[in-house]
Amino acid sequence: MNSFPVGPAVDAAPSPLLKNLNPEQLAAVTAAAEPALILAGAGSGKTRVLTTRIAWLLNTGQVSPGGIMAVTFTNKAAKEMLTRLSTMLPFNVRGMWIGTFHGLCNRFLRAHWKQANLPQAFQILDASDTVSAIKRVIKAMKLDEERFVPKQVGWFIAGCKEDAQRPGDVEVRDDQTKTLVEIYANYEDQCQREGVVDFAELMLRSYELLRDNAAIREHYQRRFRHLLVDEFQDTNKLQYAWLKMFAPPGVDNGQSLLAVGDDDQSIYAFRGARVGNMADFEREYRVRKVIKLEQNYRSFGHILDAANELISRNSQRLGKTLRTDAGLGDPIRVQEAPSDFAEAQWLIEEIQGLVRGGLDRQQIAILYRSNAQSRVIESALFNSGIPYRVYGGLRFFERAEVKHALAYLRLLENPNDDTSFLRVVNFPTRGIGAKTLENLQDAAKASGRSLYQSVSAMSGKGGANLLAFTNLIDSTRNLTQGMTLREIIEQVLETSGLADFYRTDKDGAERLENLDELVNAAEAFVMQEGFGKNAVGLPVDEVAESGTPGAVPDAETGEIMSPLVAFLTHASLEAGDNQAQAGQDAVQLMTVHSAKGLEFDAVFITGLEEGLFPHENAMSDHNGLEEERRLMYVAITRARQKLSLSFCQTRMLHGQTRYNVKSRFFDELPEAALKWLTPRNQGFGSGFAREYQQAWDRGSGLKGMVGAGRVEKAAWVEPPVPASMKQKVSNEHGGLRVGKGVFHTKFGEGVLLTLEGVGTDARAQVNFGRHGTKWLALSVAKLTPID
DNA sequence: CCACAGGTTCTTTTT
DNA sequence: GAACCTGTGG
Repeated sequence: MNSFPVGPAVDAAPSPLLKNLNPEQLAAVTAAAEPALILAGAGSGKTRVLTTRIAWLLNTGQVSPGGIMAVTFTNKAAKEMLTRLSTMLPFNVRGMWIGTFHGLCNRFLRAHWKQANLPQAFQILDASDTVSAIKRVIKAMKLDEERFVPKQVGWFIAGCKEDAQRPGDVEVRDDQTKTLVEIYANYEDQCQREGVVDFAELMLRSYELLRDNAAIREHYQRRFRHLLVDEFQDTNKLQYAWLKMFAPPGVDNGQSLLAVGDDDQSIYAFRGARVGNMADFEREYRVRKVIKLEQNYRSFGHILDAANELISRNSQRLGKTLRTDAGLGDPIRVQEAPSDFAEAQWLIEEIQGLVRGGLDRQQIAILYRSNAQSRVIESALFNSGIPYRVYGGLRFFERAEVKHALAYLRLLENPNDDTSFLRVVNFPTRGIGAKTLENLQDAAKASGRSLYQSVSAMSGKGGANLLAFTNLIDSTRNLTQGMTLREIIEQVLETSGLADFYRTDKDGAERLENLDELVNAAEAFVMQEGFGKNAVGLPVDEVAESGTPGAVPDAETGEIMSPLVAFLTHASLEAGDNQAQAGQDAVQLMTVHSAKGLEFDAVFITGLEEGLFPHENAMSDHNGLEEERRLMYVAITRARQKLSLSFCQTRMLHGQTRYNVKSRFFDELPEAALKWLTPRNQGFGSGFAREYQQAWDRGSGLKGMVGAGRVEKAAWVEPPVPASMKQKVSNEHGGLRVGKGVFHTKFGEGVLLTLEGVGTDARAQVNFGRHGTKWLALSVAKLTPID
């Protein structure tokens, strides 16, 4: 059964589209209309395969645009796909459903809001909105926030939703869980009352509607002939179940679900991603053959060798080895630095060298495991005047002043949105204090109504102030009737007092600029989306798409939904870029996680120390370590030409100095691909890192290593020990020194952290990296100093 | 209501 | 080290 005209089946006819594809890519692009699994290694041309396949399907008349659904995880990936497609195809790409999981859910729910039991203008809570909503529930239940940490409760709720469990479905084993489920239930009621949904709810609500409504489900199954899923290894249980609703397994109805993924790049298990979905998919859909894309078009040989060797240590793999036709290229440079400070200094020198050599700064990436590591590097870059760009800070729509403005805008559309109400009811201050709000919340709870609806019941001074606030909202709503989006926002900024507040605030200038930027963003949004669309960029004809059971056109008139609702949705779903100077030629700084999917000519992976990378919190179990290794694999495979790895003996973390051992990953890389810039084991964890550094700068230090290859035995000239450190130097025991490396027959290499006691009571604290930090009795433990 | 001091915590993160 | 929360005093 097919509601779209479909052309005759076409063989892989010669077509300019298919030129220059390798045999595996060609097989993937022209795979038959049946379930298929593509194992696409890093840099194997995955996006190209996906887009080419869509174009090929359309060009050969196998499907019409409306029959295509392509799902990604990030807005960026979705945009990339759309951009590439629009250059490949002679027609508008709008009829296809291409977007993120959440974006498509939103599109779906906007069309079926009635059946999904949502208000038409439902709003989407972002991560921080969700936490504050949960916090309110916990407060209202008078629970201990120590025991029920809002953020953790949020993880619990999201976890339940991702398992498609409503409060009634959760198995309660203990009191803690019982209360958590109660919070979950109350949170759900609260969201429903306020007409808001969180990210997980977008998925779950769509899933349930498809599951429970056969007419809708069958409609979409008939409609979508070809479904393509990117980054399949990152799907969670619910997302996979959601996909099955659109294209059920084991049903021979001519639908094709094509999953593309790389189990080796699965780095989001910690937030519910199930790599196992790939194996499940293969089994449940009876995939006849798995196509492996192993030809890498990105990196040189040494880099790929390192990646292959490293990942081969993982036990749970579908199995895949990258290969390249490019030569070996430069070896991977390895630098040991005395301190994080020195590491940053080294990065500066390297980057200056690369830039002198003609490399664009934006082709250089500095990667780290955790955000906290960026600070030292940033300050070094700043001091040396190298432009840089940090990814992953606060993003545009997450800035406080922007969220305030958005809260006012949301209240215009939906005054029952208590989250927004509370955010701005007293900002700027209107004499509405905690006590007043407490009373209001009690009244709201007692009557089961929203805060806004409960204002009229309030008396006294607080009540008067509250009434002034709701009057402000109401009058602004009236005032902005018929205005353009731009005018509405400008009006709100003025009447709310936000603009005035930041105008008088002594450091409000920047915030004011961001509010201006919000107006611009809205303007750009309207221009880009055009007015032929309603909320969330859904073409109007699509809402009213004939044959979609129960699809509800906007209001009774079929009018275009307000651009404001569309813009608010856009703001939640796409937190926006976090940088103003995006176009500038700047060095790129980011965590390894956010580097996934990107590539650079030169990559620096920094902070390769036990406890940091692999991270200590991930090392407790086997799966955690394997995920860290995949993370390292992702990091390595970002590099096209030059890759450098670095680690430090000491690092400031959480305000205190840590002595580090180099990451175990160094032992898992092929020696032949590495070039050590510093001699190995030259003295670990020196507590005098900075003094050494300064001594080095004065001319002592390591001699004769410049320009050499790997230095096995270099002359280490002991720099003079500064007087200020004399005290610590006496901190010795039988050749052992605090801050120096030691060797233990069982635990291996470590760094001596502390020496205590005398004689038989003498004890030593040693950081053995992967074996942890241990206290040892020196009368028993055989510790030998490493020179 | 607000400004400030102290205590606490601290992976990774898109939507 | 810094961000975030809570409690105190004006």
